[in-house]
Order: sequence, then structure tokens, then C-alpha cells
Amino acid sequence: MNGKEDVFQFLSNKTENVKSLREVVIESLREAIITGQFKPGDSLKERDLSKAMGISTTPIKEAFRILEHEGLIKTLPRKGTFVSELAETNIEEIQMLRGVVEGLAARLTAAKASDEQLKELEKQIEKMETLLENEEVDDLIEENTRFHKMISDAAGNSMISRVLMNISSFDKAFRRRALMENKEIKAGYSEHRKIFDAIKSRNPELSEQLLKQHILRTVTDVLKNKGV
Amino acid sequence: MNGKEDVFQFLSNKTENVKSLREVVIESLREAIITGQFKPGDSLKERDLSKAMGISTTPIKEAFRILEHEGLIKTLPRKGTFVSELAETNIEEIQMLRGVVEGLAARLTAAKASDEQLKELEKQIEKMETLLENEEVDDLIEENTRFHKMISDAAGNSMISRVLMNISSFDKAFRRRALMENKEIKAGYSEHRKIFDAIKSRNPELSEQLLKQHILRTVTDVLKNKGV
DNA sequence: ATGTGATATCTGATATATCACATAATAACA
DNA sequence: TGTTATTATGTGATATATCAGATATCACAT
Repeated sequence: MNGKEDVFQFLSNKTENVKSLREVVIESLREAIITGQFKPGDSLKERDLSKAMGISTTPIKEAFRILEHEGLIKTLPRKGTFVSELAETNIEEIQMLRGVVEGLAARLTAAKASDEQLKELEKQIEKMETLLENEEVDDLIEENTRFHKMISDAAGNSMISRVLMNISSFDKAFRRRALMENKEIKAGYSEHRKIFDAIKSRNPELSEQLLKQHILRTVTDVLKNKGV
Repeated sequence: MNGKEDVFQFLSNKTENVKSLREVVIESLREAIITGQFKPGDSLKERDLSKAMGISTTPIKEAFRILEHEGLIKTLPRKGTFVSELAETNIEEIQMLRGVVEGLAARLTAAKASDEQLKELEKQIEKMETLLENEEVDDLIEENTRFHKMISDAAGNSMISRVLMNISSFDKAFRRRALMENKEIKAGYSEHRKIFDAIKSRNPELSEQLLKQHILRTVTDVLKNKGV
């Protein structure tokens, strides 16, 4: 029966994978704000966006609620909705924030990850090693991100996962640039291996420190290369 | 004219201070979920809540968006909305998360707070000392919270403020209990004073460590007293 | 008793209308 | 010309209707 299901896989069109209008609006506006197309202080109007996107104000309104919760915009009741200052937040400090939160995740993972989770992490780090040797850069970048996510998930704390997801949606463009640099790829693997070793040896303190330092070093390097 | 405005302050009914239906729903549901009235897996239905609260589904729907973004509930399109597992997240780990984020805030504050901000912090810690001497417990609790908020705000990073606000809305009940214990009040002041001194002396590393340790100690003490 | 198609019901998604506060523009008056 | 009152407009908040996917139930054939 399982084989039969696979045969019809191509027919699948589950609505769980289909994006709602609200999600489309969120992603569009978030991208426009973060990349500077909308600047702090700019006014966003429900009816204008509704016309521009050819949809009703309802998904626009719902998207505003989420973006406001993320701090990217601010709504004053019956006065207007404006892009907030958050979009100009210091990217280095965002990475420091990410560093301390992922560091804590590494600590918790070292303290309580199951043997199975450790095995999965080991498989992952080995996969990354193979990709590094074969110089398959695009795949390595993707697996690096997965490695970080696996650590965060293994911490088993939904609030930590949520905070990191919010940070991630904010600095996606930055992190991709960081990982693309060739030097980063090699140094990054070396650090990832040390992080995994610390987790495997059940050393919470060291795990936290290594992951914090790893993230803070990548931001320092990227900013150096930018001439900032 | 300014004096006149103050005289009539009690008449003020500015809509900026009036809670929207959406905000009322958010707070009601969040409280019900966090305190266990709604349990993970429970179904929340827009039309049921609409009838129960005597309002339309629109503010219910918007509240759902926010609570989902906070991770407290999960909506499956056209299937239903359910209370998530987040509400059962380990409270100690939440406090550890708060510790690392507030610690980072203290570090940034020590690094870049203006002289004026330092003066404000000094006024605040002195106010807290007076309240401690006079044993005005309720006011001291409130000023302690304000002290933490001043440090976070002085860090000048909107994302950090936002993360802490989300954590705060989640563990408000816990923190109030922590601060109410008499022992905590005295130990808490001592630690607050050390934190301020570290910030004042522009020592980012020490500031971060002290604030982290302060928060982690309070959670350890509270859990000890709970017999957990 | 079981399988299948048709129908009904449930639930969130979205569209549209209306309300209500805030501000701008215009008219009236001194 | 300046001030005040009135009206119009703009914007978000909320109510209500309808759509559309998902599931449950019913009716009928085998």
C-alpha cells in the first residue's frame, strides 16, 4: 500500500502546503521593509495595498497584525500604520542576540539530547564534511543551516525555537551572504565540528560558548569584509 | 495651558489608551492558556468564542494570528485551531532564555548608554534603595521591573526589546511570585546594585554576567521553595 | 456488512459593508 | 483677518456574508 501511495505522490495538492494570501502579504511586506523599499516612518495603508495587490483588506489587516508583532510596523488606531525603526536595527547586535540564544540552545542540547538525536547530529556533521571535501558549496550552505536548526530543535524548548525563527525571518539575507564566503565555509566547518564534539561529550558550558563564539565570529568577519 | 491639561488628566479618554477588542481577546486567551484553563490539544473555535464573548469573529481571528505568532496556538487551515505544546514549556528554561537575552542587553547598555541614561539608572537604583529601607514591598516590586526594563531599553536594540516583551507576556505570573518573596527583595536589591555598578563602570562583560546570574538565581530560588 | 457517491455540516479564509475616531477643509461669525 | 463651528474625508476597527476545503453522515448498490 505504501508503494501505491508513492505512485500517486505527484497528484498530491494538500492545502497545508498552499500559502494563504495573508502569508504572501507578510513575506512581501517584510522583504520590502527589511531591504529598505519601505523606510521607517513610511505610511502603509490597508486600502492602498488592497488595491495594489488586488485582494481584500482582510488578509492585509491580518498581515499587519503579524508584522506589528514582529516590530517591523506600528499601528496607531484609526490614524495609520507606519514602518518602525526596527528595520534599522544594528545587524551586528541582532547576530549577538542570535549568538546568545543559539548558545543557550547548544547548552540545553548537550544537557539532554537523546542518543538518537546525537546520532542524527553526527550524521549531519559527516554529511557536511563530505560536501566540504567535494566543494559542493550550495548544498553545504543548506546543510549548515540545517545543522543549526537541529541543535535548536534538540534543545526541546518551543520558546527558544520561536525566538530564533523570528530572528531568522529578519536576517535571512545577511546569513546567506555570510555563509557564501569561501573562507567562512572552511572555518565554519571546523567550528561546527567542535560544537558537535562538545555536545556529544555532554559539555553544556563549552557547547554554549562555542556556538556563541561561532556566530559572533561570522558576523565580525562579514562586517570586516564589508569595510564597516 | 499645560497646567490645565494636567488638572483634567483624569477625564482623558484618548483612544490610544483604550484597548481594542482584539487586545482584550489576546489577553484573555493567553491567560487562559498559560494558566492551564485551555490545555494543549484543546480546540478553539472562532464562532464559539465569538458567541461566548458577544463580539464578531474579526477580533477573534486577529487575536488568533497573534497567539499563533507567539506559539501558544496552532491553526490548521479550514481544520481548526488548537492549543500548542508551548504552554507546557519548561519555565526554568524560559528564565534561562530571559537571562541570556537580558544579559546581552546589559552588555550593550554598558557599552553605549549615554551619560543621561546612566544618571536615570542611578536615580532608579536609589529610589529602589529607599523603598527597600521603608519596606514598601509593592512599590519596590514595580520599580524592580522598571529597572530591568530601563536596562533593556538603554541597550537601544528593538529586537531585544521585542524578544523580552514576548517572554514577559508569557511568564508574568512567575516573575511576580519570584519578586514577592521577602528574601528575594533584599538579595535582589544587592544584585541590582552590583549590576548598575558594572554598567556605570562601562564593563560589558561583567554587566552581562551579573544580570544573567541574577535572573538564573531567582529562578533557582523560586523552584527550590516550590519543592520542584 | 461493506463500498461508493451524494449531501450536509463544520471550520477557517476572504470579501464587503458599516462604524467610529481623527484630521482636514470649508463656512460662518466677530 | 482671526477664531470658531460645521462638514467632509481618511483611516483603522468591527460586523456580517459568502467562499472553499475538510470531514461527517446519508442513501443506495452489491
